[in-house]
Amino acid sequence: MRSPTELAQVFREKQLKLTPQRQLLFGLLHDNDSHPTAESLFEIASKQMPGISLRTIYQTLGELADMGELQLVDLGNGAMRFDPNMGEHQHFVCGSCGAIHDVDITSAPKLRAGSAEGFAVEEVGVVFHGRCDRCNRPSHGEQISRNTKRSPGLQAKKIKQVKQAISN
Amino acid sequence: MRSPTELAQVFREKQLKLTPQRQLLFGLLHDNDSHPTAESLFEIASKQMPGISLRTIYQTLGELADMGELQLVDLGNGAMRFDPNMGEHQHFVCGSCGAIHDVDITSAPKLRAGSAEGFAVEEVGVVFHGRCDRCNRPSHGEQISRNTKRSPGLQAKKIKQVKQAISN
DNA sequence: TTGTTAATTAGCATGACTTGCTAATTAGGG
DNA sequence: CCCTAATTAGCAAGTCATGCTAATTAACAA
Repeated sequence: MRSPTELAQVFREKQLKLTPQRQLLFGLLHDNDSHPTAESLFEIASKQMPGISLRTIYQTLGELADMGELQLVDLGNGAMRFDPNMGEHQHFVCGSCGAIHDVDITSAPKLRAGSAEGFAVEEVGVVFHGRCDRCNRPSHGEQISRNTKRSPGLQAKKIKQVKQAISN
Repeated sequence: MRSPTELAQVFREKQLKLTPQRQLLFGLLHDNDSHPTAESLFEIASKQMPGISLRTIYQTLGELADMGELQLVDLGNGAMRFDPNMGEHQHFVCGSCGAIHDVDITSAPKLRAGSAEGFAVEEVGVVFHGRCDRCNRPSHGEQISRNTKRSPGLQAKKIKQVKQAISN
């Protein structure tokens, strides 16, 4: 995502109004590598601008995504994540603290010959699961700070499957 | 997933009742590589057993997943997919017809040194996007048979992002 | 400054997907 | 064949996100 100043320029050019709400979000998203949800942005924004509506957050995020300034990341953890990092990168999900980190890979995975005859691959998404450096340090117990309010269900079962894979 | 006969055995051992509903689902899932949703299984099951409830479908799928007979696959397309193929494999999503195919990769993607110092990777998920062989054949136009009823929203925007990546 | 028009807000309804709850039914061992 | 635990159906509820309306506000241009 471009800087708030550049975005202001872009919005002006597109005849979109530079409202305080939008500017606030530009600031909150700029250089933000925490992969926030709409809800978490709403909470933070509300502190600086009480009364701002969740609807406006969704609207602005949607606009930025349409403009190619934001990447939408759905890791199946309940809510959509917003990633201002538009460079090519992949994601690492910590099974302990739930944090999502941007990572790079040495080379794109390739299909094994014969497993997809005639398939044209155009995009590859990779998600790593494991433990991030912080959670990997000794003294650090299992935290399981799930940052989703979703009730346990298929999502939880899937996470359980991942955890089983992790503990192998 | 094991065969219906083997599953029957397992259920008996676990003192779980072998109801017609469960047996029907065993059959529908056995060797099923279509990555069905709960809803689509419900529709098929309803034809053979009118009156069966969607709740029962979810329940039985959940039980099978807990027993390690099913893999849950969330590709961010709205609904959870159920995959009886428990072998290690990855997925290919056709951007044209929406089909999901099982594929293999030659080697697991590796983190680039420095991009995740101290991270312990334990599981890697890879999703390919592109066009499957059928849609890739000449004569075959854009189909966009989205098999989700979800209203256009973030999900749709994400798909749009993928399609843009595909058309580069 | 004023006018135009877009943007925001509030509030509620909807929609998709999944789970929770409860009462009624059923399977299968004795 | 009966009994009891397990299963099922059916509906309500919960989460995330969007649609819609009407009223208000505020940005920008003239």
